[in-house]
Amino acid sequence: MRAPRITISDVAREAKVSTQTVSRVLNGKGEIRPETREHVLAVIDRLGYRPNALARSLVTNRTATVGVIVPDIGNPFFADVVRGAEDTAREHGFNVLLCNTDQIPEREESAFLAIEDKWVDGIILCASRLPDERLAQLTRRRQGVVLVSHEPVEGAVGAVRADDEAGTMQAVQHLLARGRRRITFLAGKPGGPSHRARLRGFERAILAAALEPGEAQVQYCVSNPTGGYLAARDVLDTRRDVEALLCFNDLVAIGALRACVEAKQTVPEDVYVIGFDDSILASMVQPQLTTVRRPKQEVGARAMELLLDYLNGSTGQHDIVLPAKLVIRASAP
Amino acid sequence: MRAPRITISDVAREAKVSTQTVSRVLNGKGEIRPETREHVLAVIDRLGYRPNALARSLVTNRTATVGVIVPDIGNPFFADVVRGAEDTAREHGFNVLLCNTDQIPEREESAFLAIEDKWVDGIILCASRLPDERLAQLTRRRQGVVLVSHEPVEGAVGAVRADDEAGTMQAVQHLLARGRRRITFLAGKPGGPSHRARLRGFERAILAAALEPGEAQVQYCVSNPTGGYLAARDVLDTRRDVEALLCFNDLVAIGALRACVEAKQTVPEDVYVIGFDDSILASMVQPQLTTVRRPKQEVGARAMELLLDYLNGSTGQHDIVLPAKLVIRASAP
DNA sequence: CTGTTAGCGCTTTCAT
DNA sequence: ATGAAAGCGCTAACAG
Repeated sequence: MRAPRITISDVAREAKVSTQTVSRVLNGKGEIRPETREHVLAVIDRLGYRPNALARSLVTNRTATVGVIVPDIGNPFFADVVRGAEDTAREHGFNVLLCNTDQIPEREESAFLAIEDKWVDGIILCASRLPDERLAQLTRRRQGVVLVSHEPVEGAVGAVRADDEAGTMQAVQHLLARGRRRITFLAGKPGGPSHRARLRGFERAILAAALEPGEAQVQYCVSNPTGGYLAARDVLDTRRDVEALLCFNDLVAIGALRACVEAKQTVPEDVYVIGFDDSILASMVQPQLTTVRRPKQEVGARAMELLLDYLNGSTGQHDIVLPAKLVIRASAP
Repeated sequence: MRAPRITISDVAREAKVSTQTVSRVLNGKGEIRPETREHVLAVIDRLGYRPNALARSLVTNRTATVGVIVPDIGNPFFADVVRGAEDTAREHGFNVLLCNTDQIPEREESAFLAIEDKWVDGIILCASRLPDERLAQLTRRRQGVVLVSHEPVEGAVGAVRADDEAGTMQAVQHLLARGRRRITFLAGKPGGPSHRARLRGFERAILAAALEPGEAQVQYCVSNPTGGYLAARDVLDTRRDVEALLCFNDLVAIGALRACVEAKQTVPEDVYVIGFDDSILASMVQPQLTTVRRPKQEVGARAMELLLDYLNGSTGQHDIVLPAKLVIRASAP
């Protein structure tokens, strides 16, 4: 069915050398007489030979492939993370095996196992919702795991994430500096590490500012436009004097924007709205979103670098926290 | 470095059977005495054995992995296509190897080769910009290639695309039905197959309507918001009576929207604006975009199905054209 | 029903 | 500097 591919023995026979010599030429290992080398190279070229990575991997135990597990590649944030990771991988001759889990724990586990079976050299696991001890079990058994948007756990090579806590604090401080004290944090769905970090940032900033009780509130919501819309509608309804909506991410913020329009609240005059991520959406909605930028591609790239360093023998755990930065636009000037 | 994994011989020894028997249990091939089967299964479970897919692939010539090559996973359209493809792959026990090419022909080729070296069972190539004859060379040599957003070429299993031509015609007809005859098509960057299809649709619809000469115009532009902005600004500047901007995709449309605001042209009163894709952005901008919806996830899913069918022995070339549909929103009611 | 033998394509010894 | 032999972990083909 498939055209039979040329093997190393075909090349060896044709070049009248042993497969060993061909292998050496291929890998640049051991001394080879230049003429032999040239000759073999010529035959390889003429036959259009390409080594079978599978066979090689079977003996070297290396596949030059990294598994990347994300909740949903359709989410622009993760798409950018994956893009950053794949770029770095490609530069180093590695490939990326991609899995979506929708943050369903069972799917995270099965993706992990499926990917492991293919003998990837490492795994980048994004925004995992697995319980910490389960995660530690996996990373202890399976070397070469890097976490993204998650705190480091025992056994992992390390973790890469944006400084969600500081980013959220910046956003709150900006609101306070503009005199907006009656703030509701539309905090997304609880449970994940980045959720915890942002909540922590919110609370710290509020505490530091010594607000009156009741001025700052937290409301959970589903982390998409509809969730943001519903939550914001509820807030606008029950808390007529709210001055700012701080949102878990840009998607939530966009829903909130819509709720404001409906409730005849002008943004930013009546209500400030702030998002999170600075996704492609943020600068495209009207009014343009003030939002906390996370260095998305860089997160992916750094995670891949961490992994490749590890594969090259570097040791020790690494916890890389990339700065998040408030980008001020029209929705909260 | 890596914990030595358990092999099939470990299981065989422990269960006091041959590796063959274990293999049969694993693959459900051949008759096995139920008790033996149970026993082997128990040992497998106790040892936590997982078969090495690499070794298996080396002999079966199958990897249960499909390569997917896209211009840029950061583009929401391709992210959705990949998501659809990966979902289908997962349902069938397949994995996805992902590559970004930025539509640079050399990168397309090297991705193709790199992926081939890993012995993927097939390749899904999206929106290729390779010349047709080069593409045909690749697909002739390499079985199991499915094209996305491209016409079928010789040697390929088939192609899956949205009906860009009909979609564009719908959009034009909608404009004409609303009495908008002075239309400029911001046609994106020429060269790709979907570009050609949309242009064809535009021309056909215009021809059928027997417009006055000069009423319909075409202007090329870079296919992103900035490109759309610049092109629209130019049009608005030089053609004050333009009644509608038909855009190559939603990104271009968003740029056009901005240009309209700047030029003090109200959308849709003064100028109608129509996008293409119905990406996540379309319903999030103000005014919400009328746009031609392409079934993104379905495109990916159908492409993967085509490939899996082929791998299961189905033959013949397939050209799947999925309907594109105008979604009417505020920017062109 | 189950075991034995061979071999997938490559690299790693160990010779020469 | 090059070759021969062995083996990575698994399954296909043939025995029994």
